[in-house]
Amino acid sequence: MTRPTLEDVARRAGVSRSLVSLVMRGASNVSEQRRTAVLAAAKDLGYRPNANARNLAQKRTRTLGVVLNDLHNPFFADIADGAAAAAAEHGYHMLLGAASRSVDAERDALHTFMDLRAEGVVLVGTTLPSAEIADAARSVAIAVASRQVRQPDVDTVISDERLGARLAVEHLVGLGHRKIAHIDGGDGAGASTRRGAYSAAMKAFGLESETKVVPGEFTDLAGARAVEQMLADGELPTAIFAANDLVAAGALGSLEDAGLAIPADVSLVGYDNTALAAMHHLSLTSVHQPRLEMGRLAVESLIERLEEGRARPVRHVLTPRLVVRESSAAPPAGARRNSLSVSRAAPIGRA
Amino acid sequence: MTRPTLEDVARRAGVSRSLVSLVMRGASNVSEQRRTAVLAAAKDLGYRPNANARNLAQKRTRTLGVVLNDLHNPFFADIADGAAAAAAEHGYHMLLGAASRSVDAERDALHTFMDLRAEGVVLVGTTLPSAEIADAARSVAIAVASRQVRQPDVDTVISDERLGARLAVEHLVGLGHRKIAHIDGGDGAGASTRRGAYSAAMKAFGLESETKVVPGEFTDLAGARAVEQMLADGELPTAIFAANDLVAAGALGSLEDAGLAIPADVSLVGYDNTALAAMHHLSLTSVHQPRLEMGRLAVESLIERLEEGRARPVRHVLTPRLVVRESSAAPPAGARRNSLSVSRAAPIGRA
DNA sequence: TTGAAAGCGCTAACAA
DNA sequence: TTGTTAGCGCTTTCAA
Repeated sequence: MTRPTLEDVARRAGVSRSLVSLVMRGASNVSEQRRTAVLAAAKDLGYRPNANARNLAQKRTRTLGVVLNDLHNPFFADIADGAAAAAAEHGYHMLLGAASRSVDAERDALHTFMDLRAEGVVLVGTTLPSAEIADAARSVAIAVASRQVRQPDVDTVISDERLGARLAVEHLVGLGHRKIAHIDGGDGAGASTRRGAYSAAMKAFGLESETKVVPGEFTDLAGARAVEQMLADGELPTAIFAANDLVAAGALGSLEDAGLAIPADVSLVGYDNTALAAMHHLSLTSVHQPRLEMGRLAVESLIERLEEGRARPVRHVLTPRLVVRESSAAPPAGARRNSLSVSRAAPIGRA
Repeated sequence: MTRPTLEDVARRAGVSRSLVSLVMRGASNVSEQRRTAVLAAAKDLGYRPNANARNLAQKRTRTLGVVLNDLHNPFFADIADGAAAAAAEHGYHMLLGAASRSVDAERDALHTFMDLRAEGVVLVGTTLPSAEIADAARSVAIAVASRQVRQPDVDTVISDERLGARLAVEHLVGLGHRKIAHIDGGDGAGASTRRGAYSAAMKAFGLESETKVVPGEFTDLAGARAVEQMLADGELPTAIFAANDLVAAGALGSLEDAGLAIPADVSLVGYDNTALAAMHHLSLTSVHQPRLEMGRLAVESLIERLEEGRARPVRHVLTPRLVVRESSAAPPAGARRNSLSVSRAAPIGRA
């Protein structure tokens, strides 16, 4: 499997190596005759330039690396897609490194890119210590997406989680809800921010006394359990703001199992606007983060650094928006009572 | 951002470049004294070997590329994870290329890996024409996962879709079902195989007359629509085998909306055993494909080619298995009747 | 418009 | 155990 080289092409076309090099790079000052001869020879041999040699000679790779903390997170996948689009537009190659939620794997991927002399690296949802990121940033341009990292040479792109939580609460308050509980994400990434923002928003709407955080984690089971807990305590609110869509889906399941209708009896808002939220049967109102845009901005930040020599770090904070679907509506008429009676008539599904 | 080179390290440590090279590669025949001196110098300078230079000199990259047709497909993500594990075990670097369901992007990624002189490439769920794959296989080792490709130098890893469909039907027949419908995946990848295997299995069980394929596609909406159609036609079976989990989830939603209980009234089996199937509230019986194993085998096939010089292509056909959850059970007592009465009492959820 | 020659940062004989 | 010397396949002056 030894591949043809410039030399092979040159010989076959009867020209010098530099001439072949010029043709391969699309130089204009080459006679039409030679160009076609070279191209023909290259094609015959199935020649493709060796990127290692080229990168070495050019001292430039036009390559960007993207390290994904978790390939299974659809959120990260969208960021990667946005990054890929931007990279392509600017004429950069983009390579991905996947770390199955392992810090070591993340570090490996980062180092692989650095060794390859990628010109920039986007860290998506990284769990690497800030110090290590800062360290890497001394030899390669680095942008972090979807995590707050304050370091001298590191660009960041996040979405405004505080605003996201506020949009959710605001929407529910606007519908007439007062008893709005939050099922949180435990110590999951971003969970504490959302929890804090929920409390702040409740307070801002004068609903401090109605504030209620039910502990959970980022799983559907946690959402289900949290609802069961509230039901057992006889403390069911008229609306639930879940830490993410998966939690919301779990909550929805338990509510329906208990004979409650969504949104007639209880309104539900999720977070992340995943494919799950869009599912016909769930149709969850959810907070959407501009994921593609996040990836795009991360890449564009890197390119700004590389091509315009910006040194000062930039922090992009994107605006989330609420996608209203069928899981939220005005509270039931009897909602003034302390809690809903669970034994009431139980329609299934939604209108 | 100019990075230190071997030369810089050698100078600082007061040794020759080859000595540094030896140390960096962990050679044993180096005095402890020099080794520590070199390591210290390298550390001081933050030296990391340039992989482009190394690859060029070694004529070897120890790198494998994985091209993913779609980053959003959790199925592909698992294959990539399996591939990564195998690559790491064998001492290879693994790089990913994502193609957002675009053939051109797939081709780009493949070419990028070839230019980088990756020693092998795994094509996951690729839509590239076989001829192109065969062509690439003449200069780099290629394995295709999750698609049938018969080409002289291409290894393939697929799972036995015929068996998968048979397992689903067999399970339902074993529970006592006879009226088992299939909601198909339209022209989605693998949909026709599953459809054919369903029909074959029904025939094998002497249920040819009960065979019923309802047209669909790989979306939850299609699943919901298909059920509505059956309901409207008064042709509801006692069991449904859906083309994948998403379709099954859509079907389940419509069934519950119609006041039917799963699995008391209708049993449901999905395909792919995704996170969706595992969700508490859905708890779908589903056909599982050994995804991690598929990735692992694809990589191991490549390594066999590379290190043991195998030339003949190998085709791995893995065995799927049925994961039984709560969406399937024996048919209702009255199932002998031609179809279920939709107006019967309607419990919600499952036991 | 083309070619010769040096060099990118590393490895790999070979010699010492 | 260490250093010298050629490359690896390409790009890039610089001359011609």
